Amino acid sequence: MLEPVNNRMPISPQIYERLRRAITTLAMLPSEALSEQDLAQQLGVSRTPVREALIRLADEGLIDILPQRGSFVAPIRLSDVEEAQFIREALEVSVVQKLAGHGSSAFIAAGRVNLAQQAKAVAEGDRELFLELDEGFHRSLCEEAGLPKSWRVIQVVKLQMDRVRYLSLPEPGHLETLLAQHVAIFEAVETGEAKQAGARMAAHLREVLRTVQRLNVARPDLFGQ
Amino acid sequence: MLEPVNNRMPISPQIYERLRRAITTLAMLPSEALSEQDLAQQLGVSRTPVREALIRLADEGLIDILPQRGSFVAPIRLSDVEEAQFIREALEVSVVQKLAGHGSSAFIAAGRVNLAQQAKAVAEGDRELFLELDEGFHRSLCEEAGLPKSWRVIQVVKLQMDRVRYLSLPEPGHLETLLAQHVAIFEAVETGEAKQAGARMAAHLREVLRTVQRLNVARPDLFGQ
DNA sequence: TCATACACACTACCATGGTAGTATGTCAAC
DNA sequence: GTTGACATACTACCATGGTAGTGTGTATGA
Repeated sequence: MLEPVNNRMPISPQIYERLRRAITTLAMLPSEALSEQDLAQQLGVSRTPVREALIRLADEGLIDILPQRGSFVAPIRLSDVEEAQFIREALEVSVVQKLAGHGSSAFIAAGRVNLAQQAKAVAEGDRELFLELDEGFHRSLCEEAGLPKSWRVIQVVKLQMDRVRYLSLPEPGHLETLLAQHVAIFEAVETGEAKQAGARMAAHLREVLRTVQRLNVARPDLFGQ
Repeated sequence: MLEPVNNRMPISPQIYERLRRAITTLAMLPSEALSEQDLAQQLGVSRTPVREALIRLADEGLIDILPQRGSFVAPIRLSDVEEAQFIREALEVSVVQKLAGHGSSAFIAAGRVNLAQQAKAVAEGDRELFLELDEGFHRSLCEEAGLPKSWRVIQVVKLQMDRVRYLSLPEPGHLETLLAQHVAIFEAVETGEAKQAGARMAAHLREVLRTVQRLNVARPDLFGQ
């Protein structure tokens, strides 16, 4: 299930990355046990780098470490997801408000390319590709605004929403809605309408939250607390 | 300099806590080396928990780990401090806006006590106590708003400002200004004036940033990049 | 005098062994 | 059948040894 690591590069970050991906894509389900020993064997490494990866994941709220008992994939806590949404909204609204009217021409050009690719992905029904472009879209807003740390924060809190989004049910017209919102946000940023940009970003992120809440009804087994 | 740890409790978090405090209080200065080996000896523990603490501190941007070379207290990067301020402002403004008019009576009572203590600390010129009460004031806003994770984020980005604030020059009337701003924010929260509360919080946090910028001029040796 | 090769001391990094603490299953006593 | 004590099999946690990579000083060459 987990392929051996690349020995030419630092091991601990590699393990962190794989586990994070496994958790956010729900390859590892909530409350599943994560033994240092087992993981080390599966990956063909020692327990030390595994342990370090687990600690990082625990800091980010993706796993729960119970001392002398075990480590487990954290349940999806609706309160955590809702607060993640709150944090994202506060930050990203401020980001686009700051960015509005100040995007470089290179940024504008790259944004248009990204949105075109999003449209293509939607047309082809390629959900996974769309989510990837989605992530790139939001990241580029932070980077262009000169706010890399903000993106880091967003990325971490976003993890809580990601693993539900990943499996969220294919609803007709949903991707189209998200794409249209992206386009609207980008337009407001491009023309410098700061307030509009912020309002549209807020509406967009609330749409994402609704996805999660629907899933809470459809798959209560994934949720906890 | 560093006292031995308490063996009855998990060691790694203890070390993290001590190093964090040492860095934010400038007991350890920027660019100072932090050797796993040395720290382990000083603390009377092995290198493993020290290493885990260093990794956490690196994640939070307080130290820089250069593979196979060493770990060093991170310089104060003005760009980091400015972005920390941006993040705090975005979050805390949203927090007080959400909280305004919804504080419980217990919260209001506790807030008044805290502000009275702040006033006493200011009157007595007890800077350290004031900073502690200041932290408690901001934390209580997040907690009462039901946003513990937000406080965690704020706490982490705040670290960047803390170590400069800690040594920042005693300016006549500065603490009085901060206290007055706290009172004004609290009033707006109490009476439910959400917009006012947000605006006052923004002004307050910008005042804090100015402190840092003054210090950049006075003590350029602490800054880097 | 200056440039270059090289030995050495140092680092973070990973592997591995040992320990205290927790849960679980088994068996005896009631 | 129920409850309690106890052995056992896990766990995370810390200690320690070994290794590859990096910087620095030193000797050797021109």
